[in-house]
Amino acid sequence: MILSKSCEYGIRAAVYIAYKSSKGLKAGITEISDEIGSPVHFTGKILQQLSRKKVISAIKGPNGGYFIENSANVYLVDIVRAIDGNELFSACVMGLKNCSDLRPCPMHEQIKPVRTQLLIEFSKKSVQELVQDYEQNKYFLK
Amino acid sequence: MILSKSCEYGIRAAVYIAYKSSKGLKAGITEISDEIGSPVHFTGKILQQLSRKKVISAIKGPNGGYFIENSANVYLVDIVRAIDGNELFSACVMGLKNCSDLRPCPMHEQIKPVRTQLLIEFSKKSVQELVQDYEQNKYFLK
DNA sequence: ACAATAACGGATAAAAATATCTTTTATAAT
DNA sequence: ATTATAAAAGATATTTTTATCCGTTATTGT
Repeated sequence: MILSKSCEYGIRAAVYIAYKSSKGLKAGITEISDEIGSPVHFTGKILQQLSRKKVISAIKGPNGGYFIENSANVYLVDIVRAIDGNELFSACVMGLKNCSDLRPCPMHEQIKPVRTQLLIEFSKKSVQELVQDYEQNKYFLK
Repeated sequence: MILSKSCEYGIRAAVYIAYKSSKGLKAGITEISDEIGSPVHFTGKILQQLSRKKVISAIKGPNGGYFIENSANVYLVDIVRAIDGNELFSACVMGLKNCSDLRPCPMHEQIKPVRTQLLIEFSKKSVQELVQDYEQNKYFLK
């Protein structure tokens, strides 16, 4: 798996939250985990992470819940970085300490463009785009 | 991380084993884990996996150890598949059950070429090639 | 003020990955 | 045959990831 399970949940949750936000509504944890097929409390933790990192917004209390102001400005890379960190885009594929552009491992030059491409794709895909496909029933969130 | 720690160890161990084999020698677990900087017994388990899957060969007893007959015919993808399986090259990046070419998730088309490229790179790099760079001190195995 | 709501935070648990230790099995050399 | 060697196999431990539970805090509406 390229992304952790947490990160997968995070992306799917963000899409659903943004979808609700586009309708002027907030989304609650139960509703979200229900919709994306994830464990409720675990999802809560992930949403906390995203909230702290300002990827999504949260409001407590009645009529509270999660929302995303401007999903066009939230890119998948933001979610990936918030949850899985930057290792996916940077760590040596052979796990070597000293691997770098200057002293590359034998897979370095081959993997670098792949990683770059991965970063590019996650960087240019906004949550809003995912919402649009979701609204058109092009896929389910679970 | 793209690969599991087990898989990283597996690749590095294979390189060292093939390196020794190219000198007509076998490599023991202690020597291997020493050379690649991995926990001895854990490395033993990984080598067992690789041995069962015929990626490497093992002989018990005195003068025994691990070796690789023909490292030019062992590709990194063989090691990755033996240890991490095929998920890296196939599983949906959003973790969706029904994601496929026919009913793609919104990242499917973007990630597919990346995955394919990853598969290609691991498929065309043989352990022998890694050994050659290693012999020329282009990198260390830890 | 009070009650209801919903996210937050801390504690705990289960599962998977990583790591260690011990015993068994196969092989080789004496 | 006996002993030494080295991988195989099994048992256990630790760490990380994933998952659950419960009390707290902030907010809303009455």
